[in-house]
Amino acid sequence: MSNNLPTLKEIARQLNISVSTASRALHDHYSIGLRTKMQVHKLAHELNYEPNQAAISFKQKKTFVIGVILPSLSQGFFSSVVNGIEDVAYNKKYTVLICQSRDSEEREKHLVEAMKSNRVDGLLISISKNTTNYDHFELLKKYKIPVVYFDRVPKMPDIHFIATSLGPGMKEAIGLLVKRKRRLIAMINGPEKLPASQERLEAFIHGLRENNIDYDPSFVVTSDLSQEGTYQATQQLLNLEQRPTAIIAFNDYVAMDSIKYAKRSKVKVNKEISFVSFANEPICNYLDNPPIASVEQFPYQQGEKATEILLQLLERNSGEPEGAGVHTILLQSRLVIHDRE
Amino acid sequence: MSNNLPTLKEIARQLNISVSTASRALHDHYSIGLRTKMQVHKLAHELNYEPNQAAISFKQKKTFVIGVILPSLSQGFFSSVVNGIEDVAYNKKYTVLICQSRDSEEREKHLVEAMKSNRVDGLLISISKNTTNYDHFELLKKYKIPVVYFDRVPKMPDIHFIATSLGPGMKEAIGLLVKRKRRLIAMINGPEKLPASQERLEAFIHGLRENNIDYDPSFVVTSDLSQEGTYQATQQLLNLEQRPTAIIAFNDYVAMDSIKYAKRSKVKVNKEISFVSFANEPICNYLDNPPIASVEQFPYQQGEKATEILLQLLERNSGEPEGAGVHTILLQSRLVIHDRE
DNA sequence: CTGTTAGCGCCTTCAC
DNA sequence: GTGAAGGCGCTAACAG
Repeated sequence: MSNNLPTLKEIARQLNISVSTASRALHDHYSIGLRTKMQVHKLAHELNYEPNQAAISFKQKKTFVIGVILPSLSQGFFSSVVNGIEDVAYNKKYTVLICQSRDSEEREKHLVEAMKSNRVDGLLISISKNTTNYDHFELLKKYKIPVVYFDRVPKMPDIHFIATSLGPGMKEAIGLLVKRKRRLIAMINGPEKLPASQERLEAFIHGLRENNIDYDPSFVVTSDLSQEGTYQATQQLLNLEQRPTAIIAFNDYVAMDSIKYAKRSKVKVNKEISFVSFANEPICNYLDNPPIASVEQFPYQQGEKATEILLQLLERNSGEPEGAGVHTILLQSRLVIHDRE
Repeated sequence: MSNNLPTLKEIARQLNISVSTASRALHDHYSIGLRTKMQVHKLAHELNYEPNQAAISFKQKKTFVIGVILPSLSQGFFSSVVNGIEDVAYNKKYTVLICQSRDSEEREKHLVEAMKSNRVDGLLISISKNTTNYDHFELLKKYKIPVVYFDRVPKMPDIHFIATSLGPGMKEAIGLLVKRKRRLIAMINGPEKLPASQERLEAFIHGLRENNIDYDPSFVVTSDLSQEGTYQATQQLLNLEQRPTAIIAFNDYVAMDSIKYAKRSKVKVNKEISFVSFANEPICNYLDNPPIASVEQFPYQQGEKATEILLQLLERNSGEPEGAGVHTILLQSRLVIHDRE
């Protein structure tokens, strides 16, 4: 068999028709006679004809590729997001190009460049935790490449995004702890500059107030989200004169590290101190002393919805009122209780 | 700013030179005068010129994309593989297109088709655990799309692949158990048709023999690798007249499920029964009673090496002796001991 | 209903 | 050293 893939030209030649007729026939264009249409389809099938995607991208100035930039695939949260993205994108015949920033601002910048140079039609981005400068995102705006941010959203005006509002989950979490008579509630937060941390802090303070608990700043410590950072944060809390009876962790990984440290320090987890966290990673089910509850942030749905918005942006003929409105979706988080006390 | 990206034509126009000169200048072609070369580079930079990748792919019949098909990103093992792949590919300016088969043969077939129709230059594949029919892989051969299989490799002749030979790790594992006076060693294997299962079984029997332990077929049960399947498999072992004192699990996830079940059944994990498993997933470090050891299979290195082989295949001008040789690499697995007994 | 024509951006002979 | 011309595969006016 020849190595050369069949082209429209070849089909046209064999059928003694013109290339454009062949093209139209394959697209079921209304103006093509049933007879010809059938012939073309038949031959195309026999030859295993596949339209050359590269040629189409070139011609249409559209690649049918959406790029995804996220921190890391190894977190269950993000791989769920990817599943949501894939499921929606594949349905619409889009290809998904996934890249990890690995929480490096530099790498993220580089990836944005690469995506741009690869002419992706649009982007889905969850920003790296170390990203403080948004120039590369501004660039995308300038080049009019549509972007929908998800979960970790930069603080920029007029952007499309979907995220989970942590307030409701946090409120439920504190409510649960209070119900279980644990009013000395501390929090291990992420880096202060991270929007996600700021949101947690606000929600935390707000949640405490709603439960008539005074907010004690020394009960909030931060971790850089590394294991070591979380160990130190935990130590800080355990060393407090008045030791907290509950810890709300930035996410399940932080919770796991913190629990590990607490155990090593001979603290009875979930007896002396209860843990609650964010993300609701399935992996927690394997722990002997998992967080008693975790706030679900609906990664799959975020992926789905973000993709839907992006595709909508891509599909709508760009001749519309510029920036008429931005899509901002906030899902309501929800506490998932793990133990059956 | 105009929405239209600058092209070679535009650069040529502004400098009053021809398009081909501009093209050659940017590629530092020897025949172009230093003066012109500089001018072109300068203007290209000013205009933020980026070659249109779609046009290049089209023209060169080469997309600089390598496709990756693997079962699931949510397993730490595979996301490590991806890291290895990315690191090598990016260095050589290739783009990596990742897709998950989610262990569905149908989906895998579909993805192969999609990759083919997207004209990826080559593929890296780890087959789904439910794949029994290899027609779609044969197809790739027919179309001369280079493929390197990794870790989960189909049983086909003349393919390039890299995997980890489980023999050494298994031998060490059994050796460790014997040293700890656990000679009643059972195994929870994966589905029988899975090559990975067959390899484990062989290595298991072989390893037992080397330690002068009789092989008792009732000590080998299989799980479909779901949680429920593993529960049943564990139950089978626990119900045996002569209960094993050690279980070798297909991988860490199976081990975790099995441990969970054992605990529920009031079996003292690592006292009455010790566990050893495969993959050495970091997540196991969070368990209270993790497997005492796990066989490292070097995912990152597999990713790196597979990509290197593939790129080598792509780079070598295809005018060489066909199938002169296939690349087959077997890394030696190694047992990593978790506890410090 | 179908064919002709033109061109997307780039590379690559071939000419000068 | 540089320019002109052709063509990759496909789509989309515009003519019939």
